[in-house]
Amino acid sequence: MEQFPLTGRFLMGRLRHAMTPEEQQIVEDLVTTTEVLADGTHFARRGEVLDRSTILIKGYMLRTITLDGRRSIVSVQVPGDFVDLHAFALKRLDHDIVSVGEALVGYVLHDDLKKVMAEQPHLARILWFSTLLDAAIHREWICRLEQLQAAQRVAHIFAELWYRLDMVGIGMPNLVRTPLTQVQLAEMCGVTSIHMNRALGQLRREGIADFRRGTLYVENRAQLEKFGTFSPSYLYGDAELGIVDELSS
Amino acid sequence: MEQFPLTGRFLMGRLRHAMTPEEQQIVEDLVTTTEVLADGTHFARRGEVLDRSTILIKGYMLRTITLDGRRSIVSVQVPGDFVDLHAFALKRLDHDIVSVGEALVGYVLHDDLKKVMAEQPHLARILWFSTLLDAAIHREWICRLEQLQAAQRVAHIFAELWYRLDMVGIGMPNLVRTPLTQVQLAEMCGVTSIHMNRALGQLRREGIADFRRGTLYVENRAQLEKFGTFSPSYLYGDAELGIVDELSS
DNA sequence: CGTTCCCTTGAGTAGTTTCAATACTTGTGG
DNA sequence: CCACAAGTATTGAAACTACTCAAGGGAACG
Repeated sequence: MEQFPLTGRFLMGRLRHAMTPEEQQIVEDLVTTTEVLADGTHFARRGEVLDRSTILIKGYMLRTITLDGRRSIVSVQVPGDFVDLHAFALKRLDHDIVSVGEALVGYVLHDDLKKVMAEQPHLARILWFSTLLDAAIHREWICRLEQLQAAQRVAHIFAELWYRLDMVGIGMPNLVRTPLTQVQLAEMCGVTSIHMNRALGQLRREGIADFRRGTLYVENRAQLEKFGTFSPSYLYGDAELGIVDELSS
Repeated sequence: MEQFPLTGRFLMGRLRHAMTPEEQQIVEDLVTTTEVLADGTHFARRGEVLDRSTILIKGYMLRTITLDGRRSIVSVQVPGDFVDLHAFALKRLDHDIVSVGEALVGYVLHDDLKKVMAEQPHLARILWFSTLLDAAIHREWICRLEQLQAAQRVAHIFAELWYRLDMVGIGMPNLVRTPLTQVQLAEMCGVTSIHMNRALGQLRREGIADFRRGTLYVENRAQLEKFGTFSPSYLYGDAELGIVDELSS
């Protein structure tokens, strides 16, 4: 992080070790400018054509889709995530991107990424990998929504968030600090905020998790993960199922 | 399709026009072998490390995730889809892949894809694009599960499937033929098969759609799409929001 | 011509939503 | 420093949506 203050968390805990120091430097140099976004900044909208992508350096962001006037949150991004690298290949986004809480982002020009594609095939594959992580998380969310009920859904989200924060080196023991409100948790879990409130009450009563004004307190992490049927393999962390070294070849 | 019998539907209706004839030939030549899979063939499993990827030439496949013994369907693949190109960058899959009905697939070696990455940056970007389409569809599914109730969810699925079949040139007017059962529709919509049966009954009673033994009959397509709040922009078809030609540069 | 898979229906229960009302927090301006 | 506003969190009751358990009907395949 001292060496790469902007992109040091990119793929940390995952495939970062497969990047050579030169590649890490290339990624760091890709960031042309940085910006601090205030809470709730809507910095990319569905349909917009983009010529740059954004890496999240500090803070949190959400991807949202609005259907028939009602907003859904379809993913959460944590520091180190290349938030809309998708836009490089897709050009046009199918969703909105919003900051929650204050966020620090870095901008990368698509023209520079094109050069990387042409000159750095191995790094290109790593960037590709990073976008597919999002897809894998999406799939797990689909499964979560298809199978679990409200309290388990939010437990799963908590467990996932915590794990992802750990991977990028900013997890804490027994608590997770987030800028999220109950309304936003509800939007992630596909329930009303009133029902989310009751689901959180249930987690509190059962001693699984205590979420108060953005901070989650957990005594027994294993219990939380079990309740939310969380298993981290879909996050492709270094600790999971053995590191696949073929990507480094 | 005469010229490219195996991969002629790859990105058809989407960015295929951005591929040069040479690139189309390269993709066609990537397929080393083909295979016919019987209904229900489980040809890739979560955690498995793969050295090849699969393109779906004919028929349908499902991606599934099993949580706590219960299976969820997290996506459907139609002809032309590069089913597990994900595996090239991810190496290890986070989900299972199963055929529904008889399916014809083609296999592509990862070593050959590596060459493409090194020598064909533009084509590499198109392949990348194709995997991100899946992610975009995943996001729409998340939104669908978060917001809609059973009958609308399945209407959305129907509308999407139909549209995707149209894009690759095998859609038919007023009907969609699929190998799907009510049980599988239920697994895609996160409801029990009994409830799916009632939801289909509702669509039938209301004259929106009639699904009988794998075949969907629809009188008024616009009505189906409206009921399921389906809007195709997330499928990145050529017809949507203007073609983005920058990818061809 | 029976077995198997797929589809259908009913009744009771559990989970979730809606509507309505009340409190707590935080930040702002007077 | 207090008052107020806006956002956030909580609770109750009735209505709706979906699940479970249970049973029966229909189509396809050998």
